Amino acid sequence: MAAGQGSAAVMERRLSAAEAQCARAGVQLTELRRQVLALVLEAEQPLGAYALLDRLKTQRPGAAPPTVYRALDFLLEQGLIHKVERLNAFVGCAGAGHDHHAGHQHAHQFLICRQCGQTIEISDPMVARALAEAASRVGFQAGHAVVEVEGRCATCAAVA
Amino acid sequence: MAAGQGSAAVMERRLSAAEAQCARAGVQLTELRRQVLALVLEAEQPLGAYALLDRLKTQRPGAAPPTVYRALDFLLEQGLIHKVERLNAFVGCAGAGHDHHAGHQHAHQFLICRQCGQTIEISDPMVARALAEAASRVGFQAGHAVVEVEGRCATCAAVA
DNA sequence: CGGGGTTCTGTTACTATATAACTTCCTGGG
DNA sequence: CCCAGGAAGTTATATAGTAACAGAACCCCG
Repeated sequence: MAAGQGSAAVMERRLSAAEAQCARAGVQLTELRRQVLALVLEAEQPLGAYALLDRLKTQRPGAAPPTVYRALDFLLEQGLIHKVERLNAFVGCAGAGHDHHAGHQHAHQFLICRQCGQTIEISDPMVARALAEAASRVGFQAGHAVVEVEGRCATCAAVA
Repeated sequence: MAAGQGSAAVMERRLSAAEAQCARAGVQLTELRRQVLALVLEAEQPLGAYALLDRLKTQRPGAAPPTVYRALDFLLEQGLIHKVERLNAFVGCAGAGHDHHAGHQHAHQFLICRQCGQTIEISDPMVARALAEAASRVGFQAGHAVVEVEGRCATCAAVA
């Protein structure tokens, strides 16, 4: 197995779901985009664009920064991956393929473990609501929100 | 006047408060650090490190990236400024000097206007609470949280 | 079939953001 | 005086992201 968020079979299922989602949206999950998505999904942690590029080069020797950034932009637009701003890195969207959000952004939050680097995605409606209320209280029309909490995950807390 | 968040008199008051806060913490607000803080405070919008560097060079011709980054690191540690991750830019801490948080991080959120670029800092206890609860629900020990909402400020919404 | 878009990818070059590593300077304590 | 530690200077480099144009593949339409 290639390490990562799940077995090869799970990976395949997620890629197929992505394929289906793109088909529905009328956009193409090309080979390149699929490769980059697979690289993001099989990582245990958020990966930076250049880390992805290095890995991509093993399959596609001519790859250059724009190669990977264009694929990432596409995947972000389709809501298949998210960017972790604090880390300048990318992770697979936890909810992708569950079609309660076919394509495009949904409210989500990241919990970033400072010890093991694992990044947990949650989607807490109370956080979203509190933010929307706080914003509207000052007349601000809220769009997409970046919410990233640094701390210690349950596993690392249990060890020490 | 030098443009920015307030008059020269207000600036002086904020710098003095910063000085006092550093003295209490047993750290030095050196001339360099004070200059960088002044540059951040007098800007209307978040400024990137290199924008600050350009301005700093007028006062300190030999300044290089580490010059400004080191000062920024110090100011961040003292809680005198914040970094806006989405913009890779820095703003003065709205509450600094009010000593309900002498030194070090306090929970805050940014509302970033996509139109005028203005960044409003708020400190909503409900948001902080919702986040803390959501984190603890999955056994995560929450530390500092980055919360940045992109959208449209009241002023820009009123115009169009 | 043959333009002529559009979309995707390749390629080169570059800009922007951030840090490493070593040196120098200054200050305060013995 | 000497030295320990913090701050700043200096050089070089690492990391992140984009601009701009060229080529290829595809599809539609006439």
